[in-house]
Amino acid sequence: MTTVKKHAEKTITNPYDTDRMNSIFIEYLTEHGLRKTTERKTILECICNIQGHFDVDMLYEKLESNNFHVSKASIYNTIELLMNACLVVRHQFSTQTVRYELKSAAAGHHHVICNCCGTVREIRNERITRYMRDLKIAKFTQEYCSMYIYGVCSKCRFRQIHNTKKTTD
Amino acid sequence: MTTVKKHAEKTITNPYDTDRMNSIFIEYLTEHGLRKTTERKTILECICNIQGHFDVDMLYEKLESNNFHVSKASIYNTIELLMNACLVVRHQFSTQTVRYELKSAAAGHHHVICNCCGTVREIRNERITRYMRDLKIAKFTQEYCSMYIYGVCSKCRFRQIHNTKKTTD
DNA sequence: GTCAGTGCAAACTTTTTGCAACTAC
DNA sequence: GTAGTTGCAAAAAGTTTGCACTGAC
Repeated sequence: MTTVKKHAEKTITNPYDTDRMNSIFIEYLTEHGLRKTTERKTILECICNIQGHFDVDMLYEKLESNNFHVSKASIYNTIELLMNACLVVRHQFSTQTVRYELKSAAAGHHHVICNCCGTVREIRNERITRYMRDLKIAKFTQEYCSMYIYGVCSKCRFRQIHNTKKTTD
Repeated sequence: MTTVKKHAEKTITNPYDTDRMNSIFIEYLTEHGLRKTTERKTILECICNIQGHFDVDMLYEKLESNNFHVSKASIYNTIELLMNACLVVRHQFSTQTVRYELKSAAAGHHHVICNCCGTVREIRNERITRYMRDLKIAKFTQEYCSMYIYGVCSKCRFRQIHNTKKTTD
């Protein structure tokens, strides 16, 4: 583990650690007098297994394919709770796609989005992650911070140059 | 002008400079063989006058109140063009509202969003702005970069402490 | 005069809401 | 047993699409 930083307090070795996520969620539910239903537990487990970005539909399909039926309404409800519990964060990369991610997984990277083809890439930059995390903002308690870099990927750029004019999509 | 940085190439003194925006847009339209319609010109002018975030509905209302009728479809179409022309950027602070902003206005600040009340505040941080702008990303041409800091504002925090439990909204 | 662009309404997608049935406590 | 949750379907909200008409070139 040569990459582990000394000052990285709260270091979570595996960002998709289901047990750890579960216990945080259970704690949150207990604290707020909410019920620990099978649906809630199963949805969180499913999220941990996806290991990456997900949307409501993807989650619904995955759960169906695991023979666990749950309504979309419950998925929305559970994600809302998970966001309140600071376990999940929301991303919106383009108009019609809201995607979510485990906060512990999102904390280490930033997003590079191509305006042409919409591809989302993740980049790591320790310096900026640390700087942003330690940023003090007046009258505000930071919980999570997210950076999006928009531009044109090399593939689209190549296409642009060879068409001499920019492709609209 | 003591704050003007030497290496700030392309410094735009007034981010809402209608004439400048207009000429960039005209240039973009000409370059791409698109028509310079009254609607397009008026929508951009309206955006420059709003001076801050706006959404499609807000733009529609503002134009109506100026006795200029334009359909929502045309507003969407024009915003799309303005984004392609790198004049406007898109933000999504919460689920249901996509908001836009003039790129020149957005370039200088970042967004602080309260997860409780949804309030969006702007902060300036020269260091991070410059660092991000100069960041080199492999196989990618950066056009714009945007940072969102999520957390709890002091008002909501106060409320939380005095209710002992977190309010869901 | 031609065809890109607009207005309007319908279609589509995503998210929210209301209510009866269910189940964690 | 009670009240918080869920499922289902309908509603709402935001965005896109299709087509006839208009106006920029």
